[in-house]
Amino acid sequence: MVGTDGDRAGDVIRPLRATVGKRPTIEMVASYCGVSRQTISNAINAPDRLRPETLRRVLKAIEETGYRPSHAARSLRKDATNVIGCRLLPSSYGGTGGVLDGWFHALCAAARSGGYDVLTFASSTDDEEIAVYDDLLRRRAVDGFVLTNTHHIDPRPAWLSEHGAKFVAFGRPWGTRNAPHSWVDVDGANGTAAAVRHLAGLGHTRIGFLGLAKGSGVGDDRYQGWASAMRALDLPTKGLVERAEDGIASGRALTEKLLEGPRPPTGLVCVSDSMAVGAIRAVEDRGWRPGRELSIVGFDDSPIASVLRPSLSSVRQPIVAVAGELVAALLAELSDSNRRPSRILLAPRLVVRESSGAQHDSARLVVRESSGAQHDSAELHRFDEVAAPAPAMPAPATQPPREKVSANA
Amino acid sequence: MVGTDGDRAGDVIRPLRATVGKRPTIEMVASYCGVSRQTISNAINAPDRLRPETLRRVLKAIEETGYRPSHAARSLRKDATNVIGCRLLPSSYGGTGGVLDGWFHALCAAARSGGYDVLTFASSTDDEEIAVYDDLLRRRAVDGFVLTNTHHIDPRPAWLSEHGAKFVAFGRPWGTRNAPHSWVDVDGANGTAAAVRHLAGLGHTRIGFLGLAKGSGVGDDRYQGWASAMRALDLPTKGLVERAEDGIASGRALTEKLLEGPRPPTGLVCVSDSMAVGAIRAVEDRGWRPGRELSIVGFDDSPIASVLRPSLSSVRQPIVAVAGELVAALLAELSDSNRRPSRILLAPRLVVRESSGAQHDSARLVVRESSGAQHDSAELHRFDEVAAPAPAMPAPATQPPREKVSANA
DNA sequence: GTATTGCATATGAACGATCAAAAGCGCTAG
DNA sequence: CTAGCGCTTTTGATCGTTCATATGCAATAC
Repeated sequence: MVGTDGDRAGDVIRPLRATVGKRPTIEMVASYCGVSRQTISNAINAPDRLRPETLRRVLKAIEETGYRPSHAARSLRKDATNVIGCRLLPSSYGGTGGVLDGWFHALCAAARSGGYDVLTFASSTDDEEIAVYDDLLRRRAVDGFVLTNTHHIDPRPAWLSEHGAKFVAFGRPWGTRNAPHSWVDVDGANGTAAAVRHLAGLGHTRIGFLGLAKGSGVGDDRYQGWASAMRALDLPTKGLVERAEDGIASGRALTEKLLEGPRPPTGLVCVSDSMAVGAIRAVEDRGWRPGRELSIVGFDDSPIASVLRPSLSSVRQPIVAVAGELVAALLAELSDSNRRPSRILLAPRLVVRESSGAQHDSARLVVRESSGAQHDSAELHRFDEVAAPAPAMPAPATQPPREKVSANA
Repeated sequence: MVGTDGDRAGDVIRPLRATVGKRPTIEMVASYCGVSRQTISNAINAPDRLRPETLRRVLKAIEETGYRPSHAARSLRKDATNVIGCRLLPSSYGGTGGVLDGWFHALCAAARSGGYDVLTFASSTDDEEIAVYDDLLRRRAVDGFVLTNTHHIDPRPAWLSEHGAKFVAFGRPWGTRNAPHSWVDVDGANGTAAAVRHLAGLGHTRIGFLGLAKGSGVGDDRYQGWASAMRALDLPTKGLVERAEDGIASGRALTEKLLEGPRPPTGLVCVSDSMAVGAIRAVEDRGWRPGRELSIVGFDDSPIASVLRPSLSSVRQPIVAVAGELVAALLAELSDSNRRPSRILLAPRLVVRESSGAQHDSARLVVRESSGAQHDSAELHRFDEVAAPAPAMPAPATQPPREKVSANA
């Protein structure tokens, strides 16, 4: 309190420099404007407890001193860090580079606007990643995690659950049915189905699929979309599917194989842009032109898609919306401990370019929802655990969603 | 101390569950192995103060309880967070995507192995970025920063210096001579010079340059390398330079312009891969083939370089080494407050592919240092501030470095 | 035998915030 | 006039470390 003379509650503002040292603490601000610690704290955390007049004075003092609560002190007391941990994606992700740094950017932005920071780390294997989780949890350096790149036999969700960590995953819990954690994912089946419909709309009837080896989750999902769309359109599927590991080389080889078959496809949906690039190679090897003798659609809309010549039609994931939903889900989980996990599936959007052979005018045909936000429009499906029993296979790719809400751009 | 019976100093190990709650604190570990707080702390921070026997016992207890010091408590007490702040690069960086996520990955790895974590944030403008710096500093959430993407009139270094923040920059302080902070950069002039020598070695005498508008720092540096190498080889430079903003479209237009000139180049060094892609387009527009009628070299070795057809020769930056040096410099600065700033320049490496028209066999010709580490070899120049007076222009691109040390792969 | 030294370990205080509870104070009720 | 209530503000305790200093104890010195 440091009682000075003339303590009229009015405007006892002491000289700033005298009271405030290098970086102000709550105590300094308090004495600076003649109130107690707790009043400053309340002005920040529970403004409604202050008399309007006091609040005004305190906020002014905070403004003038540039005070911000110490991260360490606050974390220590509240046992919450307001920091989210997230593994940086391996640079090779997607094979064709850089699909997801836009996502990461959006993630950081969303976190920050929710009052959180993002702590980033690198790891190459699941075990290494778990070791980092362990470290960060033990040191109480983060409140929760955002998982990326979930895959088939993924030890991470189980480990985190067992250790009582809060987290949300980008990617469905492939293989495990009805996992108890929140996730956000892109409806790959929807994307490949859109690709099929696009090609069929251009007159193709023999539409092939270049996929990943079975059991890859993402690959199976995207395959399902192709298969069900083909079925829905009464198109033949036999002899039109090839699978291998991701990559340009394998895309080329598989396309070769399809084209040498008895009744080769005239359209081709690929599980990734890498595969699609391989397909383009194979077509060019024959002296053909992509979009003419074989129409090709990729997946991911990686940076190369628009740079290639011919440019590559590709299914774009609504990465910004995904990031926003992830942060929203995690923050919800952090604030309300035992709420129902949220499962959110966002629809991707087909970007039509040259490789699918659409006329310039029909490029507007895209998917019908494309009229929305210019940058990152997406349909949103929320899976309500109670209303909809857990699907038999990973996710109800072809079934209509329960709810449909328009996503925030 | 909780004095129990039979307090022989020997092995008074109490049942783990009884003593240790959810996440163990230092106090729990202490009582668990029958010593005081401070002894545990010492075992971690100053092991030499303990009797070997005690140390062993304590370490065992730490191991068994899985104890790790609370990040918040430690930061609060030590007034140091062991966290580095770094802005996530804009996703559009480099125009052709994803050059730098490998760098970021390496940065995180290096930081972690030095006992630090990386806090990531997104920002679109310099002012926005400074606002985040301000926030993080006020909250004492980070110990220092790694700056990226330094550019011509860059308010960030000055702001950070004025506010007494520790930081290192990836990129020279363009425009400001002899800035007082540490930096690490890639010797772009060295890279374009290597590209010139490569093309000259293939027999080219008219080698053009596609650059950025003057004053862009990076662009000027790379231009200087081209110019000085041309001079050194006694090759003509007149009418061989075009400049504009970065991008595929402008690369295409500029190349067009050069090729329509009186004595068009047969080789072309580009300031970026985007420009180079544009150049390829322009060549193809004429029905020519890159690497035949016009040999093209890009800069950055972005993911598209190897995917393009013909594949693009390009200058690769030693991003992993850069990240390592940055972390090393920052940690040094953090531990020894008023040490001389370190300025480190790393040499890039030319990756020869089809677009430069080299024979398959001569692809081994690269740069002579290329025999080093397979992933990320780099020459390292350390500029000793005392010995070498600050260069007149940004950096002594063509002058021989003072010291030369082989970089850690 | 007591003082001196040195080493190993223990104790009190502090870092800067928030939580829980107490205190001041103006008003109304009994 | 005093008690009780409601609202605003203050005080004491606490989070989990590390720093600075104190204590215990054995070996050596005087």
